[in-house]
Amino acid sequence: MSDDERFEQLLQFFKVLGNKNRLQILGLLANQERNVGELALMLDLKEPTVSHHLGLLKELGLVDTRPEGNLRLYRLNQKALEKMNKDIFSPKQLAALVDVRKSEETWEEKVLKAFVANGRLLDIPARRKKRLVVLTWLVQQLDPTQQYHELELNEWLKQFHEDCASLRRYMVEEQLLIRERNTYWRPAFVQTP
Amino acid sequence: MSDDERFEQLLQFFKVLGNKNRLQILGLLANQERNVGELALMLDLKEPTVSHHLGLLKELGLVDTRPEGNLRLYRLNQKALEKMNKDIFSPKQLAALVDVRKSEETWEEKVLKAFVANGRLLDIPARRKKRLVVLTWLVQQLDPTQQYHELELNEWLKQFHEDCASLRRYMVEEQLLIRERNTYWRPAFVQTP
DNA sequence: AATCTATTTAGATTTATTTCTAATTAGATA
DNA sequence: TATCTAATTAGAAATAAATCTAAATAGATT
Repeated sequence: MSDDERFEQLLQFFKVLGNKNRLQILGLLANQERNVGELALMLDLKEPTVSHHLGLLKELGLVDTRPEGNLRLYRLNQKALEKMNKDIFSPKQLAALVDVRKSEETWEEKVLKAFVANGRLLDIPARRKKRLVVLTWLVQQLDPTQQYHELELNEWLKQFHEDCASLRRYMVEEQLLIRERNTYWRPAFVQTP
Repeated sequence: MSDDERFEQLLQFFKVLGNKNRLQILGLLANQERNVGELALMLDLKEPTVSHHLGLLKELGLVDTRPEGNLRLYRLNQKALEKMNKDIFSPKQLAALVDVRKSEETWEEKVLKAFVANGRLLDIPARRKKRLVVLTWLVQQLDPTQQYHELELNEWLKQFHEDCASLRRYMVEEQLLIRERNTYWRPAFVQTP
């Protein structure tokens, strides 16, 4: 079973049990088997509503049903409940539910998406961590073999944002760009933050 | 802690975890602590939404928060999670969550409520079990020391339902009423079903 | 076969939850 | 102190879930 499927299953489990009437149904069935009409009376609900709840519980395998005469008796599947309790829901399991690397990768993409539109910067991020993402994205579009005069660099930066001076200053500050007098260039190895 | 409180707590726990984004937050925090803005970017939600989710998780004690600079870092409270897992959610615990006797008592009341309005029967229940509840309720309104002639009994029953003949027949069938020739009376001890 | 009963399905309505925007607060920084 | 940032709160809008009525189904019983 993939992490994705496991996650969905766990989520569905909590969703199904996260309802007052369904939790009560489980409680009632833990004591003795019941038919739909009885449960409806006990919970003060109409039969179709109870039927709907039982359907969800049944999908998860938490209840079984057997026919008796004209009735359908529902009962708790204790085995399934114990299995659920055992299988899922340890901290390790929970941690495994999120593919962290994937999330880390897409985080930067989301920062970019949030601050870049049509190839231009909407804003210079105030938070350093986000700003670094944007600056890195910018600097990687410069030719690493070339040197740039300040005026030349400013023009190029204005493509992205009016405030080219801030951009330039930040880049130097973060050592994404090396400066000597009025000339700028990319360092040999850019460390991605 | 009362059963009622325990039930509510369990329900709330499932409710809170029964949401995709909250479950993902738990997963993310299981790996490392995060601030609200980061989580918002990762989950593609606005800060207030994440803040709301974190609030629910915090109420349950599943996450803690600590300030760092301008940020508030949230982290998973693994202890709390393990405790939850251990405490709640065994079949026995679940069974204890419903006060069965209370439910049994009110079941009859609910049957009556469903079939009686303004002291009259809306219908004679088709299901024997429900019918017994109604018949018992009726017969207990007869004077146990008196004998009734058939015509007299019919008149009395018509207060409750047009079809007095069926009512009378059912009562005799269930031995809630003794018949001899044209005379009826209540047995010495009425066994409640 | 025809009827009756309990249950389920379909679809509409009501209710609860999630999510957002706008405004506020609390804390850090200039 | 004034300003900035991140977070939270309030309240509205959007979305999801629960519940109901009416109709259909499947199984017993006559």
